[in-house]
Amino acid sequence: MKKFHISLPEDFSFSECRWFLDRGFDDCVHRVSGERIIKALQLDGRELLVEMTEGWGQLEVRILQGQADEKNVGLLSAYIREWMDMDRDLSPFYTLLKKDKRLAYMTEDYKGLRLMGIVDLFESLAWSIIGQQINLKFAFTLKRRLVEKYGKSISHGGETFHLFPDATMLAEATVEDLRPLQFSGSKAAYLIGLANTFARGELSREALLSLPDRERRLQALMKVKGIGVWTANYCLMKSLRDPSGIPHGDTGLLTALANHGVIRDRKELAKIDRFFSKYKGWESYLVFYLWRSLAVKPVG
DNA sequence: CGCCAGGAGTGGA
DNA sequence: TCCACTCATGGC
Repeated sequence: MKKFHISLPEDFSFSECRWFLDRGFDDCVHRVSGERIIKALQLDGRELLVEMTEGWGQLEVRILQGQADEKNVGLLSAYIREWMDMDRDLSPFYTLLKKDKRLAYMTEDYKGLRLMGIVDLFESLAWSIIGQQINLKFAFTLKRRLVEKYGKSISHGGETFHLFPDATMLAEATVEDLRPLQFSGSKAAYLIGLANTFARGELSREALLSLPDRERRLQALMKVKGIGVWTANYCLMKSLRDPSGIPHGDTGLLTALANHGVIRDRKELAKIDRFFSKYKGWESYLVFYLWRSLAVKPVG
């Protein structure tokens, strides 16, 4: 089987989602090319190269490389639905946005934008550690260097598509290995420590999900050196799909809130809490849309 | 050159 | 519990 379709839910815009994946940055774990998204991924131990386009009101998925039986296709379909958060009804969120004159425009300008996730928990944690306290452009540069050095790749049509390295590969690295890639000493140590934590089986998606509530999951994540409140919330929202994650301390979020007149200076934490209290159950989406507002979409 | 960037750990009060 | 300090480096 080389091709299949996923029916699109209401309030789903493939072009908005696709644009977000690119938005002017060089993200090495997928490629946006014209109308297409191409991504290399690993499912059930198999490496696949997948192309996604929109056609006839459906998401069309082509397997460009790799063998996929019926089981893999099922997994792949589930993966994409999860990645693009397709099984969610956004209408309650849009109803909330429309109540705020400062944000109502988002329901039109970003209509159908889904919270694009990072399905793999280790990848989401590693990526957020990479992105701590440095600008995003540089963060993507660091990620590419790491991925090109430690990750597998798939060649297709003269191009190379990378997979994010899994924990066992990074667990072998040393701080001295990463320093030449311009990782700071602490960033390198955090990453390697995280990889070892995963490699030893001390942290996993299943283990986190088995915990009773988000507070316990936050605590479990923050036991790992290098994972603070920002990273823990970010990963709960991007990887575990926690709807109520607010990455406190996020400088981009503060900028967006100031841009929209929600806060005047960046220290009004109580004001931010009050603001988010109106979005119970949709905090993560609100954060995501606020981040979206920071990127300037070119006209046309 | 200075400030900022989708923070976190540490140590002292 | 809460602040100040430190780390570290590219982007602008």
